Amino acid sequence: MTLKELAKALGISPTTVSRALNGFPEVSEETRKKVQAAADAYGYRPNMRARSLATGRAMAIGHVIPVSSEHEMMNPVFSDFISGAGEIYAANGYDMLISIVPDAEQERAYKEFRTKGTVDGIIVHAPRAGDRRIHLLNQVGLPFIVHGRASDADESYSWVDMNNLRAFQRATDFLIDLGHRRIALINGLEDMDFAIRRRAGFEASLEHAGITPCPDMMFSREMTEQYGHDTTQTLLALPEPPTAILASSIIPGIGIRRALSEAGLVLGRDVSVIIHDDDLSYLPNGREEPQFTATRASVREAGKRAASMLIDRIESPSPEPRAEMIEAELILGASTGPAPNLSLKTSEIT
Amino acid sequence: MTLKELAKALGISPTTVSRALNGFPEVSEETRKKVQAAADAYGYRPNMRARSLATGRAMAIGHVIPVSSEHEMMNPVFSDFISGAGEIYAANGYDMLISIVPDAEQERAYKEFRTKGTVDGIIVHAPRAGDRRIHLLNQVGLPFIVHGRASDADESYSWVDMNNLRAFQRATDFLIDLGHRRIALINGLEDMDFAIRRRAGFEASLEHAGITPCPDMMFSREMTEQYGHDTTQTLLALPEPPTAILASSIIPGIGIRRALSEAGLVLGRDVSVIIHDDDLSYLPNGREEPQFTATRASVREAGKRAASMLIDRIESPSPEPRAEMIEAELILGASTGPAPNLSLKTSEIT
DNA sequence: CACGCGTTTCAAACCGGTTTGAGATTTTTG
DNA sequence: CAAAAATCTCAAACCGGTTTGAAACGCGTG
Repeated sequence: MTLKELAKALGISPTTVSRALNGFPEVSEETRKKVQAAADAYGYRPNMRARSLATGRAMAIGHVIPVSSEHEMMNPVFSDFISGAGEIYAANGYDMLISIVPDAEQERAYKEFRTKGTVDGIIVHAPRAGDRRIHLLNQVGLPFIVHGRASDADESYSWVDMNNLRAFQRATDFLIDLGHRRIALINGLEDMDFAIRRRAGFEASLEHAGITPCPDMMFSREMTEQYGHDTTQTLLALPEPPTAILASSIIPGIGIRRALSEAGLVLGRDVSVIIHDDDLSYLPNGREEPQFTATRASVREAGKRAASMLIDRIESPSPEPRAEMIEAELILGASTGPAPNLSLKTSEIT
Repeated sequence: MTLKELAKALGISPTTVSRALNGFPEVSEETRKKVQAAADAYGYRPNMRARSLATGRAMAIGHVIPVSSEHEMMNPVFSDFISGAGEIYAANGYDMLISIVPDAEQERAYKEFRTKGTVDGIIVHAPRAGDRRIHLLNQVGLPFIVHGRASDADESYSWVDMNNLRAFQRATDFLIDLGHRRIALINGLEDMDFAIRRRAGFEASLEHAGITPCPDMMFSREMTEQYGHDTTQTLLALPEPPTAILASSIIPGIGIRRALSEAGLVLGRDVSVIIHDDDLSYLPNGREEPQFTATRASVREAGKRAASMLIDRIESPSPEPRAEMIEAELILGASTGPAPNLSLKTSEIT
């Protein structure tokens, strides 16, 4: 059923049908009702291809997932982010287009997005330090929102980010307050912007407390369970092992827990652990009784915010970029406690 | 830059330009070269909206992710599946459209896909027992592939599935061969087709060995870490706790491991565990030294197969459906060993 | 009754490609 | 060398909507 057929069936012109269905004021209430009823009866749906060709709007938003040749791991955070974003898109009539683009072809991919006209805007995932994509997209002239930031990009752009620096600074402060002095950082890949900021927060807190960050206790790799496990083994073998560990995600956190229990150590007593919790739906840290003490910020919520912001920019374009910072909350779980030597003192007192 | 502008710049007709770029035989090699060079120089890309309006092909494939109101968890398997599928799409010039559709709106969503013309085919995720969607899509007449099967659908359709029954039967056989008699099953939600088949395989193996499946040792819930942990605690508190556990995914497997270590039990000695490993990129079970003994089948590979199959059906339609079964391999890890009483005997011998 | 005004409807152009059917040109053949 | 066949190119129609500019209509007013 096309619009023209519908018009013929009703005995009126396609113009009037189009206007009636799209709520234009110059059509009488009476005919609008008639047209709407007929459209419902025939189950008429406008063909999006034709409509978007005519209007110039694709009613779709693109997500570009960069995949580097060496680390072809899927970002574990991705599925929850798009589930949040997808909810907003659905509510506003947008489709979601996902492109998995090898690093080498990023440039081509973005330019094509523009000329192919398949999307009205783009969400940029996993920005790196000094990401070229932001420059590229500003040139291309397609509205976009970055999930995260690109540390040393001097151009302006819109973004939604979690306050990585602050979250890791607070977590480190908290461990220091508990008496910990030797604290290890199990971070993500440090060419990723978020990892750089997390490390900066960690170091800032240590330095503020007069502790010199020790390079032997800072790690930067793809965030797997194995990585958390093996790194913890390495740490425990040090002459002076750390009394606390800060981990960039719950996934290495699980590996840390495994290594500790293999070594016969008790999590939260012998070694304290704080993780960053993205509140992934398939790996919940626990609502009532969190397993790990954590800095928590829902990545699904970030998806929602980014999506709303992008739709906003598409529907009412404005030159000045917008930004939104999400603060993580510190959640107390069973994985932290006073530093071992202090706890000794406490037990002497009681 | 539109095709018409390009044609004008070259001084030839749009027809010829279109044919030259699309490799039609009725244009001379000489003009083709000239046109191609000019297109490259100007960076011309055909507008997909216009093209697909004219050709009737959207060059896009839709993935419908059902999200039920109660369990709004994102399927952890999803991101790896689409990463596999996305690779195939990119290689064949297709885009990937993702719709997150609440259970209640499935019907509307599929019908709209047809009339809106945004996709050429659909991949159906997470089929339930007797899923209505298959009937619906057969009616709608859009090519589709199901990832999994719908147990009691009497209609024919194309699918790609892992041999869930066989995998779980083999895993159970293996445990029985090791001397285990009391084996627990920590399964996914049993309105999902895959969980039904896994349970069937489990029960078939037990019955074949003359063991009556015990309902107290079979669980069916959303596959979280917490679920694995809590269920294991429950199992250990039984008067006769199981000596082996079969788990539907690595995620509850991690929870099982945690509960065992909390109880002071050694994985693979006191209690044996076999998981099903979807080979998720962000939760690898380990290639050289698998943590868990597992039935392994890459869900990314399933994504690739489903995508190729769908593109095939779109480009050369045929009435008879196709199907592809993926066999899981049994991987030996450190999480299994002889049943405790047997191992006692063995130690007496040595 | 002629006129002006606001309301409602419509034919035609347009979005940017593909495709048909015919015309122009070149090559082959009798 | 003329006729037939093969090769190349093009104008125009089409895909299914939206949008422009004009026409038709109803109504109150001078």
